[in-house]
Formats: sequence, structure tokens, C-alpha cells
Amino acid sequence: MDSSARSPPTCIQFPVNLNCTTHDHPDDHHNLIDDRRKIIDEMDFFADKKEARRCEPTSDDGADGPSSFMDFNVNTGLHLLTAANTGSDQSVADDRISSNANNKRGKTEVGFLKTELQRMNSENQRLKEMLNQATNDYKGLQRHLMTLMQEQQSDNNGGGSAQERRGCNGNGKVVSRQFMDLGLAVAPDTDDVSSEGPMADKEIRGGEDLGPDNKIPKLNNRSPDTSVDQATEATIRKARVSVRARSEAPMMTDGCQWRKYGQKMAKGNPCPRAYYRCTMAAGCPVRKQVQRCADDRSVLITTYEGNHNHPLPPAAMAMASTTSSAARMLLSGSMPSADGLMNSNFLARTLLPCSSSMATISASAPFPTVTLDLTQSPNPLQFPKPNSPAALLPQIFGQALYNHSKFSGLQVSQEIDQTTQQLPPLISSMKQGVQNQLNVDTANTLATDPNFAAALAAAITSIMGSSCPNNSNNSSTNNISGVNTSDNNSNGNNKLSSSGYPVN
DNA sequence: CGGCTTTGACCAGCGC
DNA sequence: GCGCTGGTCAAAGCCG
Ligand SMILES: [Zn+2]
Repeated sequence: MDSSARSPPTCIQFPVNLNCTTHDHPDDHHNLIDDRRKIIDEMDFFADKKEARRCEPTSDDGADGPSSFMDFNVNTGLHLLTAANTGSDQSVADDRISSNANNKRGKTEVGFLKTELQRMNSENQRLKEMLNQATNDYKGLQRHLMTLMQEQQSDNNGGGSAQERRGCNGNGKVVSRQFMDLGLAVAPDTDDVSSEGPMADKEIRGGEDLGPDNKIPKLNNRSPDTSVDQATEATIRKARVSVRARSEAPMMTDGCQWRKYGQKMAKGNPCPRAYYRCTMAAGCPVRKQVQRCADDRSVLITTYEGNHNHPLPPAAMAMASTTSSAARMLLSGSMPSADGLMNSNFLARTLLPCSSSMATISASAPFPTVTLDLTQSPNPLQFPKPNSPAALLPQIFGQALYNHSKFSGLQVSQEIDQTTQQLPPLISSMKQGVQNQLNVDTANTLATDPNFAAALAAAITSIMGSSCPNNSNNSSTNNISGVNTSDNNSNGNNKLSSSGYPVN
């Protein structure tokens, strides 16, 4: 509902903020106006970089794209100021009276402004270049990772687990899917639903849109043939990503649309657990559970599961990718493949620097689960950055996307058997490269805000996704669609009830 | 009227 | 085999 409305902005913004604003504006004493312009420009560039660039070669120094924009602005400004010089109508009338002194002053001003403009232009260009570079780097890394991943997979195939094999060779379907995911959840049904022998899946489950991927637990039912592929998928599906965030409001917008399909009292928790299903596309297998922490009811625990089988709005992408990545991570944890391990470590190391532990990976549970704990942020507001969490998100995401930046504040503890893996050099380098960008403060800020939590998760995902090109969307996002998971148990009976399919 | 929420019931997995 | 619990379904009700 509103989620869609709200989230978009976030995403939109993030790319923008990401590079442009913040740092690298040492000189601007020019303040707001200038900043605005720059930001705007950045946005434009972002959107139509290339076109913008090629804009008029115009005057001014070497600056291309930006310059053109700037020129435009400049002219406007000059026009006003310059009026005196040119003796153009309007001003002329009044100005005539004024003495030469004014003209001189005006010229001086103009000159000054021009100088400033030039400076700004150059700076702007510089920023632009940085942006481009970052983008290119990102893309390059992405490709690189993809390549690496593929290699790894093939390696695994050589002696690896059955699952891995299936994943790659089986039909390459998994791979393809992953790619698709990366891209963003592509055509509907491409994902889980369509993949491989799923027919069996569907048939077995018999039914409906929902049918396709539901029944995670019912894995056993499958026919032997599809067992392996499905096992992999099942694993993927099983993988869960839970986000713990402090939130009085039961609403966390993640860009997805959810429909509540059940609520139950969970065992050791006085608060009911709500079950949601993604409704952005028919048959989307993604589900999430929302529950308040028994210990601290201000903490909202959102658990995502599954892969979206449809395109996602940017806003949702973040979370989706996060969760998916996390899921993958888990997966890999359970499997010998380097993927997950890589991710795990990456995550851990990336996040560690920050503060308290925030991410926990648990593969032991019935379902491998990654928990992002965003509730432990110390004092989000103490830091220099005035930005609100919401504002930060964009940056975070952006950075994550572009640089695989690190998020402060997360700690990963692996309970998985194979705990010792080393980050591939690549990732390490990536890390280093990015390290400067985000600070603890950011993390902290994030942690406190529920939406932030979601965002953070997304960011993490991004990171992971980046490190592992294959990951992308899988589970969805946190969007607590208006359900009050509050203390009141709607269903509150100790006996969980359920309603059965057979009801007919 | 369509979509969403509520809520009791059913099913399957798991432990004893 | 039985009971517990998690998860899901779908009828009924609510809301915009
Ligand atoms: Zn979905």
C-alpha cells in the first residue's frame, strides 16, 4: 500500500546522495544553493549520465557535462547581474542613474562569480568523474565476481556437493536465475517457480498460485528426480533472513506489498506472530513473518523467506537483495561452496568494525537464518552527521551498491560448521577501498531506525550481493503491512489454529 | 465490490 | 502412536 509510495523515495535518493553530496565539497562555502545545484546535477547525471555529458561542449573550462549545466545556471545568474553591464532594458532604466562605480562593482562581482563558477565546474566535473569511476569500478567488480563465482561453482562441481552441481550443471538454471536475480527479479515466474523440475513441485503441491513455492516444509514429498534441484532450491527457500529492529510502529516499508495470511501465537512469545505473503505478483513465493521480541516488545523481528519472482521496485530491491544475499550466504554456509563463506566473512568483517554485534548467522536451526540485529545501536544521534536515518540509507545503499562499502555495526557470528574461511583477496580489496566511506555513526544511526533496519539489511544484501553476483533477490523485504503485531493476540489462543486447505 | 485482515481449522514435522 | 508446534488455508468480516 503505502509502502510502495514511501519506499521509492529512498531508493531514488540513495543513488543521488551517494556520491555527490557529502564529502568532497571542501570548498563550498557556497552553501545551500550550490549544493542543491550539484545534487540536482548529480541526479541528472546519474539518470542520464551519458546524455548529460555530451551536452553542449560549451564554453567554460574543460568541464563537459556538468559545465553545461552549470553554464546554464550561471547564465541565468549572470543575466541578472550582468544586466547592468550589457545595459539591457530593465536594469538599464534604473541603472543608468547608477554610476560607473556600480558597473565596476558589478563587473567585479561577475568576475568573482565566474571564478567561482569555474571552480565549481571543475569540482563538479571531478565529482562526476569520481562517480563514473565508482560506477565503473562497481560494474567491473561485479563482473569479476560473477566470473569468480562461476569458476568456483565449476570447481565445486568437480568434486563439490551434489547441490552445487545441480545448481550449475543441472541445467544452469540456478545460475541463470541468479543472474536474473542480480538484475532484479525479472520476468515473473522465472525464479523459483519456473526453475527446473519444479513441475513436480507444483504438481505435488497441487494448487494455485500460492502453491508453487509454498510448503517449504513439505520438501520430502518430491519425486526423486527433482529432489536434488529442489533440494537446492528448498535450501534457498529455507534460508531466512530476519531483521531485528526497534520499532514501535509495526510498519516497516520495504517497497513490497504484503498480505497477511495468518497469525499465531508462537511458543515462547506472548506476542503473536504474523505471516505475510508478497502480493506484488501472483504466485510470488516470498513470505515474511513479523513478530515482536518477547523480551523487548519494542523490537520488531521480521523474517523473510523466499525469492521474488517478479520485478521489484528499487525500494524493495534493497531489502530483497539483502535477504536473498543473506539467504545465499547461509546456503553456501551449508554447502562447501565458496560463495556463502565468502559472503559470511565479508559480512562479518565488513560489519565488525562498527559496534555491537548486529548480524548473526545461524545454520543450525531448522532453517538457516541470518539475523540482522539493528536494535543495538548506541547513540545514533551523537554523530556529526545530521542526516536522519532515512537520509542515510540512500547513502548506505548507494555505497553498498557501488563500493561494497562496509557497514559499520554488524557483527557476524557463524555457527556453521565450516567457520574458517578466508575472504578472497578480491573482496578484501574491495573492503579496503570502501572502508573510508561509511562510519560507525552511520551504522548507529541505522540501527535505531526501523526503516533503517530494513535499509541496512538491504545494504548488507547489496554488499553480499556484490560479492556474490549471483545473489539478488530472494526474500523480500520488510514491509509490515499494517498489521499490529502488538501485544494483543488476535488469535491468541494457545492452540494455534490453522485453517486448512481442505476446508472445501 | 475488490482487497485485506481476522481467525478457527487442518496438515505435517518432530520429539517423546 | 500421541501430542505439540509451526505453518497455511480459506470463510467471514471489515474497509475504502
Ligand atoms: Zn514478491
